[in-house]
Order: sequence, then C-alpha cells, then structure tokens
Amino acid sequence: MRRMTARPANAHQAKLLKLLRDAGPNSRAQLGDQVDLSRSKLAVEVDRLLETGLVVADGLAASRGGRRSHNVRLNPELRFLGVDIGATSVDVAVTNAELEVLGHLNQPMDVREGPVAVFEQVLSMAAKLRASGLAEGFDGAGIGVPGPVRFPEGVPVAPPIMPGWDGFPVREALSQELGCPVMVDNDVNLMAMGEMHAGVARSVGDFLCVKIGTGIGCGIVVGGEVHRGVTGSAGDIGHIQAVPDGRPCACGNRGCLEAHFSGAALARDAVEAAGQGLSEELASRLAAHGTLTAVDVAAAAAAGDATALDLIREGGNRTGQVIAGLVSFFNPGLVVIGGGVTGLGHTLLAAIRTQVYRQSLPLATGNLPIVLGELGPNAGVIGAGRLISDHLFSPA
Amino acid sequence: MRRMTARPANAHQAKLLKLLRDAGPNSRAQLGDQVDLSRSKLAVEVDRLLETGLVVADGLAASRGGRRSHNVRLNPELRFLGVDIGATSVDVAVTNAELEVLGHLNQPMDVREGPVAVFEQVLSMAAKLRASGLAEGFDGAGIGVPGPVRFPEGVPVAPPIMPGWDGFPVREALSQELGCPVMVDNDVNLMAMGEMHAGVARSVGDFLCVKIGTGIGCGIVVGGEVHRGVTGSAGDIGHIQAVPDGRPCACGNRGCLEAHFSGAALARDAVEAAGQGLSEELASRLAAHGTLTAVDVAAAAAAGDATALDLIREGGNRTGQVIAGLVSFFNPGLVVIGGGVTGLGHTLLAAIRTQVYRQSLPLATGNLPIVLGELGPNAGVIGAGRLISDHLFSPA
DNA sequence: CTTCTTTGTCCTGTGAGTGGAGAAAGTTGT
DNA sequence: ACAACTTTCTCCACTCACAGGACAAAGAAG
Repeated sequence: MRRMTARPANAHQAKLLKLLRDAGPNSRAQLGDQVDLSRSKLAVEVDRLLETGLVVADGLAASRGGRRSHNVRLNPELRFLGVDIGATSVDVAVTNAELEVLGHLNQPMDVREGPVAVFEQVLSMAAKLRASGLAEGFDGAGIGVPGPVRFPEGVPVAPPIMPGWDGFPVREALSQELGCPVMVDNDVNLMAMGEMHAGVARSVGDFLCVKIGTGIGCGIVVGGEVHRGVTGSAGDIGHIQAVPDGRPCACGNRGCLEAHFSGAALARDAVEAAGQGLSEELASRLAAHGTLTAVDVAAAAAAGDATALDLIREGGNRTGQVIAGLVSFFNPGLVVIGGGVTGLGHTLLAAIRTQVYRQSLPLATGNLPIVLGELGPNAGVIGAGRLISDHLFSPA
Repeated sequence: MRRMTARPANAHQAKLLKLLRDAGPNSRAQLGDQVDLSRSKLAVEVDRLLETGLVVADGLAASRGGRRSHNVRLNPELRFLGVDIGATSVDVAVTNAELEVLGHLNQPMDVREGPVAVFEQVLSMAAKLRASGLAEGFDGAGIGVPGPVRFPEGVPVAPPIMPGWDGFPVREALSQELGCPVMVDNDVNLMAMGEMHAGVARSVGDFLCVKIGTGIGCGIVVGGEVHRGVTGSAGDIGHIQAVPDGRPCACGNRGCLEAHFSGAALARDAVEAAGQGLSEELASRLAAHGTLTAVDVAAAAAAGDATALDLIREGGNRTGQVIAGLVSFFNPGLVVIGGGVTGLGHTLLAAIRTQVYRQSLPLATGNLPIVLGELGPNAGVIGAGRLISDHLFSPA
C-alpha cells in the first residue's frame, strides 16, 4: 500500500483533521457546528480532504429527525508509530489516525547502551508489529526519550541519564529508517500529551503531569500546549532540592528530589531496609529475586508491610513538598501523577495530596484535583501519536 | 477634549496599532515590512486608522534615497493612566499611547485601609496629574493590586495582605469613576509586562520576573503572554517552603520564603540585629528613625556594615534556592529581579546567582541571565499601560 | 537635466467565503 | 398513503479582502 503523504492545505483543513482525530467520525453538519464556517465552504474543504485521501467517506449516520448525514472519518488505513524510550525499557505501539492503540509491545532495555543499539531494538519491534498485520507502513512516528530535547531539530541535548545520546540526530535517523516524518520529544511531555488527548486531562488547558519512574519529571501544559522551555529542559524537577544537605545525587548536588524518591531510589531504600532486617516481606523478596524494584515495594505495601508503606509515604511526602511549590508557582487546574510508580497507588497519592493541600495556598488548591494517570503504559505512545499528528495535521 | 473611543476594526489594524505603540512613528513603507500585507491593503488600513483618530500624520521622514515617506504615529493626545498599588504605597502615572511616562506620583498608603480609601487617594492623584496639564482625560487605565485577581472580571480574589478587597469590583468601580475602560491585574504581572515592554526583557519570550517588596511574587511570561493560572494565583511564590520547620508565617505554615526574606522580614531582622548589638550602623539608624526598613539595610550594607550584608546574603540565598527550583521547572530565558529591595543591588543579586547557578542543571542555566529590572518604580505603571493598551488595541 | 530609487496611490483580477434557494432524504401526524 | 415539517447537502450568485502591477510623486546621484 502506498503511504499517505498529503498535508492540509490551509488552517481550515488542519482544524478539520484535528477534529476528526479527536472526535472520530463526524458528519459535515456536525463539523460545521464546530469550525465556524459556512456550510458551503465547509463542504468544499471536506471534498478537498477526501481528494487527498486523508479523509474517507464512512457511510450514513442515524437520522436525527431528518435526512441522514454522510459521515466522514480519517482514513482508517493511516498508521502512526509511537515509541516511548524509558531508562530501562521501550514501548512501541501502532495507532490509527484517531490514535487508538492497535498493537503495543514492551521490552526491557538499557538506554545507556546508546542510540544505535536502542534503535536496532525499536526497529525490530516496529517490524514485528508490521509483520503481525497491524500496519503495512507508517505515515508518521513520534518518539519520546528520557531527557531534554532541542525540539525543533529533534535532538537530545545534554541528557544526564543517557550520555551517549547527546547530539544524536534522533529525528533524522529514525525518519530515514522508517521513511516517514518523525517528531521527537521528552518522554514526560509525551505522557502529558497522552493524558491530555485520551486520559484524565481531557478538556483541561493548564495542568502538570508528574512522571515518577526511574527518574522524576514534569510535563507542563499551558493553554493546551506543552511548555518546553528555552533549552528544552522545562519540567526537569528531579534535581530540585527536596532535602537541605540531603543525600548526594548523581548530578553533584545534595538532597535532590530524585535522590530521595524515584524508582531507583525506592529500590535502593528497599534493599537497605531488607538488609537491616526491618521487613521480612522485603527480605524474602530480595532473597527470591536477588534484587528489588519499585514493583516489589508496591507488592509488599499491598500485603500490608509497614516498612514498605513507610518508604512510599516518605517518598510521597518529599514529592508532595516539591509539587506544592510548583502548584503555588504555576496554579494548574489539575495535577496528574504517572509513571512506573503509579503501582504504589493511593498510598503515594494520599501522601502527595496531604503535602500539597497543606502547603499551597487555598486559592490554588481549592479546586485542584490530584489524580493518577489513567492510561498507564499507553500514555507515552498515545502522546507520541498526538505529537506527530499535530505536526502532520498542520499546514505544510 | 473629546476622548478617543474607537477600537481597531480587525486584526490588521490591531497589529498596526501595537507596532506603532512599540516602535513609535513609522512610515507606511516601514510598517509594510513588518506586517506581511500588500502596500495597497496596508494603505487602506492605515487610512481607516487615520479616520478613527487613533493614528495621526506625523510629517515627512528623511529620505532613504528616494521619495520621503509620510510618517504616521499614534495620536499623541491619547492618555493612559497607570496605577500600581503596593502594600505600603501607590504609584500613579500618566503615559501617552506609546507608553512613555509623562508624569508620575508616588505616595505612601496602607492597602489594608480598603478599596474605598485607596481609590479616593488614587483618584485625587490622578486629578492632580490632570490638573498639571498632562492629561485632559484618560482613554484607558491599567491597575495593579498586590494579590490574586480574577482577570476576566478584574476582581481581586482571596488576597492575603488586603482582606478588605476580596471580591471588590475594582475594574467596574474604577471604570465608572474615570469614565474609561480599565483592566486589572496582579502587580507582579504588571512589572513583568513593563520590563517586557521597555525594560530588560525586551525581545525575550519566556522569562520570570521576581518582585521582592513587602512580599514576594513572580511574574511568569510564556511566549510573550503572562501566565495567570486557573485562579489567577500563579506566581505566588512567597509561600513556597524555603526552610523546613522554619519561621512561622502569617499564612499558617512554617518556613515560607516570605517569612524569611522580603521587605517586611528584612526590616524585622534588622531591628532584631540592632537590638542584639550586632551592628552599630543599624542601631544608630534605628535610634534615628525609630524603626528600620529595607532602605536602611541597603544603606548600611553600602556603608560596609557586615551584619547588613549578612542579612542580605542570607535572604538572597533563600530566594536563590527557591528560584533555582523554578528555573529547573520552567527553564526561562531570563530572570529579572525587581521590587523594593532592588536597592540591595549586587549583594543580593550575587547571592541569588550563586544559588541558581549551583543548584540548577547546566542546561537550564548555561545561557541564563539573572539581572535586576531596569525600570524601577516605572515598571508597574508602564506594565499597566501595556495591559490596557493590549486590551484597547485588540479588535472589539 | 537625466537616470535611478523610494514612496505612495489607483485599479483590476482573483479567490475565499457567505447566504439563500432548493433538492434529497428522512420523520411524524392525519 | 399523503401532507407537513426537519435535517442534510449541493449549487449558485454575490461580496469583499487582498495581491500585484502600472503609474505618479518626490527625492538622490551623477
């Protein structure tokens, strides 16, 4: 099959495409209600989109008391590839143009192996998805990496946890390999876009999305747009000081949030607690696996282990303190907590909420939901699809 | 004189008006270079603006190698009133449409006296400026208040330091008194807009503007627009925890930044230090005035008093720590320090810089200027003019 | 005084977009 | 079964924004 290459010719078409992406199949009449165009003009633009192949007819809708409408929808054969590179694993998924996940693979991987090795794995996963019949090719790809990105060029810059990637032309390389347009962003930003598109942050314009995984980051959405900062490092809250003269951090400072709470820190603490004989639960798990991860702590906590619960609570308190500061500063309409540690669930959430509601001003917290992300591992790849579709569905 | 009431009829006219405001008198040819319109269309729109009276002819410009151009400029008789209400004083100024300050008054005042008393004073100051011949009336007014504002309505909400103002319809009341359109905003946001318009932040899209006066606040500018947050309390950084289990704060928590460093806290510390005999300089000033303010500390520091310098340095360190967190989070292109304590000058600035450059990631600080505001007391009133002119120079 | 440059005006053609008429395709009531 | 009303979609004529070129005005340079 030949891949689609057309792009919207003007702002109207771009708006229509995004509408069809976000709201699914629609009739011309329904579209007209949402784009502020006369019916005639709208019909012309829809017809042109049909000509390009980006949009196809989708049969008749049920009557609403009169003539039945002819639905149109985004071409169901369009395929986007979403790639979410984490510190210790990769997610690769295929979506259609409405960003529904058609297939999803996850594999462990160490990002420190460098871009060449990682790309080899990503491409083989993508090939596997293609081979399973989900896609014959890709019309675009979005990719998230766990570090700052110079967004316009799609190049990681000075990423602390993935040194080999500094300056590697991710966008260009992947675009060449896949033969389609590619956009690159920070993984946390993609999670925020995912939750905005299809998760808890639907219809929220200004929100924060805190991702607690191997590290800690925060996606910042202002007026529906991701704020990336002047050097692409906005949201890098892992190295905000949470504990004066606290633990030494890999960054060279002391007391960074990430040194006190993150997937990595939590695992370290758990091993230590097990070694000190504070928790039989953790000790037995350590003996069984030879090591501990955040998943073990979550399981121990679920089993009622007091030490595990304490570790989670203390981490949540630290994180909550930092988030409280961000809430005072940014005054968001929603705070989403996501990432690998969401398995820690409501113990974590309760600790964070307590700190934020206690420390931030009532005006900022009065009507502020603090919730877990609802997309789990899909958030990143859906966000990736959103990223590339935002790009492709803009006038060339 | 009859006041102007016209508004731009379309986006082109709005853009032209803002261009003339920001760049001063201009010829049609120069305008054409900046607005991406054909010469004919541009001439039409300029002519229409001339008809409204918002814009007037301004003679011939020098030749640039050919026919001399006919300059146009904003009507020089337009007058904006800028009002900056602080905790302990009011600034009232008159500007022309190019936001040049034509006259400026400052008077001590206690905002806690409530809106009625304060407005009486503001109106008498405005009357004085009118009486001195600077204006025959006002075409618009901007007003800043030291607390959160529900921006669309122009109403303060839950302002901690000005309880009597909660819900008072500032915009409506002032508009009725002055007989012209009024816009209301937080004073810190106005300072940010002022520095953006005519100060150190010219041509910077994303920056933070930290105002340290009686309290501490932070203006947040994203893509040239002020970010106010969902409830208008964005930038309220005075109650971010700077010292765990630190001093009690009026807000009920402990260790808030504002409790440890602000005009008020600094004065308190200075009195205490003088009482403990730590500084002869401060003690003699205390004896002379009966009280101390940030100005006294600044003077003592300038005279080399070690205690005063220590107070400033410690406050700067606290502030710098908080700003470091905000820099990591927001990744701005510039940080402006302003407000009453800028008199503390480079001692303060050095302390802040040290903390930020040490604690934030190199990628975020690598090319980050941290500078004092350059407009001083004019920042707020110029920002107020910018606010109302942005409003009036938008299509109705 | 000629030639070149810049500025500003006039005029016409083009294409985007609106709004209404009317056809097509339904539903509901009698 | 037929009339009356709704909703959807198409077609067409008209308006208006805008571009782009021709041209006039005004000055500089030789």
